[in-house]
Amino acid sequence: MKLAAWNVNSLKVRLPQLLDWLAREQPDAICLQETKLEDHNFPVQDIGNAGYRSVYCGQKTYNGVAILTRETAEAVEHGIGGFVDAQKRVISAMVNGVRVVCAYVPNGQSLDSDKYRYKLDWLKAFSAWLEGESKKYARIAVLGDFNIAPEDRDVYDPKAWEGQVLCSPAERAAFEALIGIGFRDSFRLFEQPDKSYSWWDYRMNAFRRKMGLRIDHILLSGELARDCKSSRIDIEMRKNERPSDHAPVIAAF
DNA sequence: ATGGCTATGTAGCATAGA
Repeated sequence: MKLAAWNVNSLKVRLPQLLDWLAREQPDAICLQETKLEDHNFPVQDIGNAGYRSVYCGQKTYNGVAILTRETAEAVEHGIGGFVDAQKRVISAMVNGVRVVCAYVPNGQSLDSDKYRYKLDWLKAFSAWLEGESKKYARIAVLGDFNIAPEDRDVYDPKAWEGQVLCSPAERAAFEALIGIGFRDSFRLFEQPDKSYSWWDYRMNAFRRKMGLRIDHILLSGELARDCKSSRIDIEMRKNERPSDHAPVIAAF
């Protein structure tokens, strides 16, 4: 089974690139973040013509998540159980016997922002909920934009980013709490190239200069991690015309 | 260099991303 996640930063703009990518990579499922579409505008038809079904949960302008699958997605749930959130950031479904959780973790903006507090509260609720989900489903994967660079090697300039949003100790502790539940960071199950990142700022030629962060992740339950055969980041997508600032991440098991 | 791009909503800029 091949799973992927991609923060598209507007599905409307990125749809042609997504359809090309699906034809080329043919994942069993892809989790999308930042679709920025209300549900009545979701391109079900175009994605259907490409051989994929869609489940989605969006809003105007911001956020928005979706799971595209070759087979039918079942038992679809929106949001984090027991956590009231006006922002559309989580959608989950059963896909080929695997519980797939698609997540768009809040950015946090900066440590002194209300949004940072919201991010930490959100992660606490997410973690508590996932602990329960992982007891219900031995085969569970959590994919998406975590907005956390877990370690210094996931940051192009750890000194400059030390303590900053995406790298702060509290955020890294929240990521470690997910690992503590029993999830594995699929990317680190394998030898990887140095300077492997999944996001690069649009400004300052950051991509060309390899100034990136690895903030998009695929977490696998112990059972799925044992069977995991590969995990990678498709940085080629960042070279496209009008690219998303994020590259797709992929895991196969 | 606290900006630099990009996308959205909306009609000249404001907000947000990370």
